Order: sequence, then structure tokens, then C-alpha cells
Amino acid sequence: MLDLKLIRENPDQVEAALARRHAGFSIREVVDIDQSFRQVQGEMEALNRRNNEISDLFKTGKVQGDEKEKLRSESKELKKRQEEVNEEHRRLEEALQTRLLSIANAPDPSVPDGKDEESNQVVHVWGELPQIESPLHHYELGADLGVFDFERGVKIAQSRFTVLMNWGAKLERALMNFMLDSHSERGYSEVFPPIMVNRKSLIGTGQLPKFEGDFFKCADDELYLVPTAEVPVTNLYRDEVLEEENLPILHCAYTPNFRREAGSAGKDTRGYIRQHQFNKVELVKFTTPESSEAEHEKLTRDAELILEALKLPYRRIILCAGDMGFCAQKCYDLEVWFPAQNKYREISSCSNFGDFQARRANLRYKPAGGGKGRYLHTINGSGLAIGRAMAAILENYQQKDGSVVIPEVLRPYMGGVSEIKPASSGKSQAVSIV
RNA sequence: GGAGAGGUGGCUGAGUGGUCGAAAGCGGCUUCCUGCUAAGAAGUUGUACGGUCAAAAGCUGUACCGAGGGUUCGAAUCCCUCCCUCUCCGCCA
Repeated sequence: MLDLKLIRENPDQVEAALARRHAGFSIREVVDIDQSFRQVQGEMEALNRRNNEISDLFKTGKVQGDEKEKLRSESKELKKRQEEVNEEHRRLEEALQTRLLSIANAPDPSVPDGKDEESNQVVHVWGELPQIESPLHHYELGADLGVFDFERGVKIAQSRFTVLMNWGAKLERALMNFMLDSHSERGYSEVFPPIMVNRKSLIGTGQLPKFEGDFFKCADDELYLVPTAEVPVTNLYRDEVLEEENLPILHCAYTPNFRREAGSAGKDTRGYIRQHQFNKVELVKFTTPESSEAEHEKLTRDAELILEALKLPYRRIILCAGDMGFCAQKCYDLEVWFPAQNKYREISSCSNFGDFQARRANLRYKPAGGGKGRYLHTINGSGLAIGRAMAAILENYQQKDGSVVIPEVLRPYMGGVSEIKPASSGKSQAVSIV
């Protein structure tokens, strides 16, 4: 949520910043509503004041006889008008609030211009692309290795649900543990939150009210399956005032994530990279405004270190203003190399939200030098999407015979197994080369 | 699921329909005092949104005692609805 005062005082500046998103966000309406809202509030307060005066007269016993009746009827009269004014006030407040909640964050000045992904810029590229002759897709390899069972996933749930079998299940778990351990060592404290959350939490991190149809919602309870650990973890401190000396707070969390993928029809229909349910380790930071930029860089770097440890070729791109998510003021995507697709695909998205989420979720801190609570800054990023990491490993580590080498850092998490092989029976086997 | 208790300021906790933004204690802040630590004394201390002001301070208005309604000139206090928390019982990994 943008600062209403900022909008009120610098409407043109805010409007210009939002225009960079090319998404039709306009604050003109907000400015108008705000103006009438404050006017009506003035009227409402005047009525209240008079009413308070009247009851004060009764209180001090200064009125008697006739006077009392007169005041009573005046008060009744006031009340009628109050009802109308209150109704208007309420209506305007709600309108203002929903408008404010539906306006995206203003892009940071360092974010490049552009309308869509065409204008995203490569920041740097890491790793050497593997030389593989006619590489197989991860889902082809995975089917032979017996690590994915796509058909049964559909049978027991729906399309875009996949069952991991055997070494697939183990690899997924290995990735999860490896990532959590790595981040813990780097100072992120681990959190394992609820994976169902209430509406307030989703409003706090910006998914609602604008993206209502994107999430799975329980029919009989006001609860949603989390689309990302960002939601429960960021909302941990909702409506709290933290101490500056405890900042920055760094958390890492594993959760499954659930997304309806509305609007993705036809995209990535094969394979494991766009699922309704997928696993992810998320990094979340709470910082002061002064340090958020540096912490954002560090967090992005922490995500990259996972890719480097797995020896997966990747590149970092900075999203242009038009391609950034709703809440972000600045965002880097990490893209990992998929040999069979012959391109880089997103595996992590690391965003600085400034005080946008903090304002929504009422996340504040008390400055060390004293003074009023200030909104803190929130930053988060995937560290990493586990399913995509697994798919990338299958493709990048594939051998001529259809076997797949396990990245070294994962072997301790896989019982020392260094390679998985397809078997004629269709069941995968593990071979220890060490 | 059944029965009961309760939601008040950063925390604990009192509160008779008006003098209650709300006692008291703790904590926080400021000052004083004792050579240090600790203790002691006095004062001060809610938030939001408006108005005034170049701005801050100050002053000032309104709202806020879980949420929303109702009764009343007037509600933390009475009534209704909802939400949440806790305890006991049942069920359960």
C-alpha cells in the first residue's frame, strides 16, 4: 500500500512512477475520494461535537425543565443527520481503502523502463552450459528414471499435480534439506509455519484483494492454502512493533505452495515446472529502510549461492518496471538453464518491497534512538523453488544413457548416492560410484 | 462436537451509564540523589485521523476499552449478533 499522505501531497510524482508499470494504475480517483472523505469526516466530527456538547450540559446539570426537552429533540435531530453522514463516511472510507489496496507499489528509480519481459536486463551470467547432444527434457528423463508419475498425480488429484516416486521423492527432500541447512548456516533462522492462512495475512502481503482467483480457498472456512511461504512468514510480525536492535530479522522457511495458475492455460503443460502444488524454500527479511537495499542484494546473492553449490548454470536479471510483481519496488529474477528447452527459466524471484507490505500488514519497529514507530522494509526471495531445481538437475546432469548424476552437495542427503539410472523394469536404481 | 470463563493502554489488572483516555502496579522516558553496581526520590508516558503552523513543538477537534449493530441527551459499563482466546469433557495424529 502506498502512503496516502505521499499521494495527497505529490500526486503527479506518484502517478508518474506508477505509469512506468504500464498497467493502468491511476491515483486520480484516490485523490478525489480522499478529498470528499476528509470533507465528510469534518461534517461528521462537527455533528459529534455538538452532540457531545449537549450531553455535557446534562452531565453538569445546567439544564432544567423545558430546556431538557429542547436539547433532547435537537439531539434526535442530529442523530438523523449523523446516520446519513456516517453512511457516506463509511462508504468513502471503504472505497478509499479498496482503491489503495489495489494500487501496485511504485518502482524504484534504479529499475529499468519497459513494458514486459522484453525489457528485462541481464545483470550477470554464471556457469558453463553443459554440452549435451540432443538433451532430453526433465520429464522424459524423469519418467524413465521412475522419479515422476504424472498419470497417477492426475488420477488422485488433477492435472498439474505430480507424484514423486523413489529417488524423485528423495531428491526433492534432499534439496529441501540442503537449502534450509545452507541458509541456516548463513544466519537465516528457520521457520515452519502453517500452510493455511486467513484473509488478513493475504492482504498483508498483497495477494488480496486484487488476485482473489489465484489461490485455493477452503469451502467452509475463511482459510487459504499458501501460494508462498512469504505469506505466513511475513505476517509473523503483523501488528507488532519490533526493536531496531533486533533488525534485520532473517528467516528461511520451507512450505509447499499452492497456486491455481489461472491464466496459465497451455503454458508448461508437460513436466514438473508449473504445478498447482510445489515445494519451495523461501527467504524473508525484515530490515530498516536504510539497510533494505543492501539486504536485498545480499539475499539475492544467498539464493545464487544455492545454484552455484548445485553447479547449475544461471543468470540474474533485473525486471523492468512493467514486469515486476504487484508489491515489488525492485526485483531480481534468477533463471536456471534448461538444456532441452535451450533457455533459462525462472527459479527464484528476489524482491524488495520497501514499506509497501509493512504498511498493509502494520509491521513496524521502534528506532534505537527512540521516537515513533516506523514502518520497516520487507524483502523476500525464493531460495529456491525446489521442483524447478530438481527438473534443472535432471536436465543439466543427464548422461548419454539416460542416467543422472547427483550434484555432490546433495549426496550426503541422498545416502551417498552419486547417480541414478533407468532400469529395464522401469524402476530407477541408485548406483554409488564413490 | 458438549459445558463453562473471558476479551480494557507496551504488559498485569480495576472499573458505579455522565466527573473515564480510563485507577493501580510493572515497564519506558526525564531529572535528582548515593563514590561504582544495585537501590531510592520526583515527574512524565497511548494510538489514529483531521484543523492550526513555513515546519516542528504546542494548542485544538474527532474516534478508539475484540468487531458490528441497538437502547439513551450520554455506553468500557445495559441489550443483540458475530469473531477470537482460555479451561474442562469427548474425539483424534
